[in-house]
Amino acid sequence: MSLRIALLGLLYRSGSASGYDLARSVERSITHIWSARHSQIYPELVKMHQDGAIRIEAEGPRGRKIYAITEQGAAEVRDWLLDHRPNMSMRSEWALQAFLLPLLEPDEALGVLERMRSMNRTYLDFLVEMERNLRPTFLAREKPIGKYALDLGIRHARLLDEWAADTAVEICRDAARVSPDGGASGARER
Amino acid sequence: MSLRIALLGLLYRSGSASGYDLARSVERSITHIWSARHSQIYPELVKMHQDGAIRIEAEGPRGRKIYAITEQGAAEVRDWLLDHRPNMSMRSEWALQAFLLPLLEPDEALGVLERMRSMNRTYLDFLVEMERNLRPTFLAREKPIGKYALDLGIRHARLLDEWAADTAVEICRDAARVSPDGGASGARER
DNA sequence: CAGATCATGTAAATTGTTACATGATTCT
DNA sequence: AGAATCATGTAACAATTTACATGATCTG
Repeated sequence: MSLRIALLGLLYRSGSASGYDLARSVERSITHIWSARHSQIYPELVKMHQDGAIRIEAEGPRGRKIYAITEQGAAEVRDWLLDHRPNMSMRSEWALQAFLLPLLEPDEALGVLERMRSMNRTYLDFLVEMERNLRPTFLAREKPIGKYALDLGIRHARLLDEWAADTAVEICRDAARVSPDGGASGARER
Repeated sequence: MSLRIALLGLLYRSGSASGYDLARSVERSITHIWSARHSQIYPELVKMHQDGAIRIEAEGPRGRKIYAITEQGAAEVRDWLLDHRPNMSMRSEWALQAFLLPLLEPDEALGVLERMRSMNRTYLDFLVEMERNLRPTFLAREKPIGKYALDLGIRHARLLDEWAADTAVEICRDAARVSPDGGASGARER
């Protein structure tokens, strides 16, 4: 359902797009929220077309189809936004690693945290760059779709960095408490 | 893969558990990170047993099996933690609603934000309660699995609330700019 | 003894990933 | 001409959800 809504939302904004365009759009604008490969997008478009949520506006060479959202499709997005209570679970590998962190020795856990921070910094840079690219769009009459989500994503990435830093400190403190010979040296043995 | 790791992690901590126990454990401790129904857990346990990641420690009435993690299974969790680079995408309905928010009229968007905040407060209470229940465990010799992830979850929920509040303010400001007759009244028409 | 909870599974459908497959157009 | 990119699809597999199905045990 959510992929369908995401695609409808993108079509709502852009007016019309081909499957390829949408795949690119997903990659450029919502991959951090809801990613999908073209192999999932093309069949989904066929289904949405059958359901009347989108229509074929034009056809180009070698089966290229330009889709546009229908009234019904637009209503569907709106209704979903207004009525659907999103579920809170995040299903994130990141959080799962955070969860299992205490199974590792302190020095190993610190290594994992450092990798997380490094990956996250790259990710944050990507989001900030995306924000820079987004701004010109707002000057046009287009709906600034994605603006608030991007803000949320950036805040989230900054939070992850803070959390990783604080957690590293806490792990060091705990390790020092167990082997109080100064620092986490007890952990460095293995 | 991740469900497998999650289950192995829970078994790593608790020593041994039945499928039912694990389903309860998932519900009580990692449902906010990686949820799974019993219909997914039971077959996964069978597969892990075939692979030698877990063994059957005891059998009770009506097919009840108590599983324990094997050396191999423990190594698998550790290796995953040490080597696996988690992917950053969140695939969250929440963020998708944030993304599509600009498609709504300002007053509708404010309604959605308010619902988000209300749901999130309930969720935050749930996490804080979970943290309270977790604390006694730490007094025992058990690994404080989930401790850091819970901290992360709570920080995340607080961030969502802040974001929703700030976004509501921004939406009001933007609406006022379009119809500058004092406040977001232009949005209240529909 | 009725209702809650314990306890375990299977089946069908949906969703998502990876790999396979093909060919056109554009740029250098 | 060769490489990059445009462009669209299918197939096989894996993960997840929802629904179906059954029966034991415990509590009031």
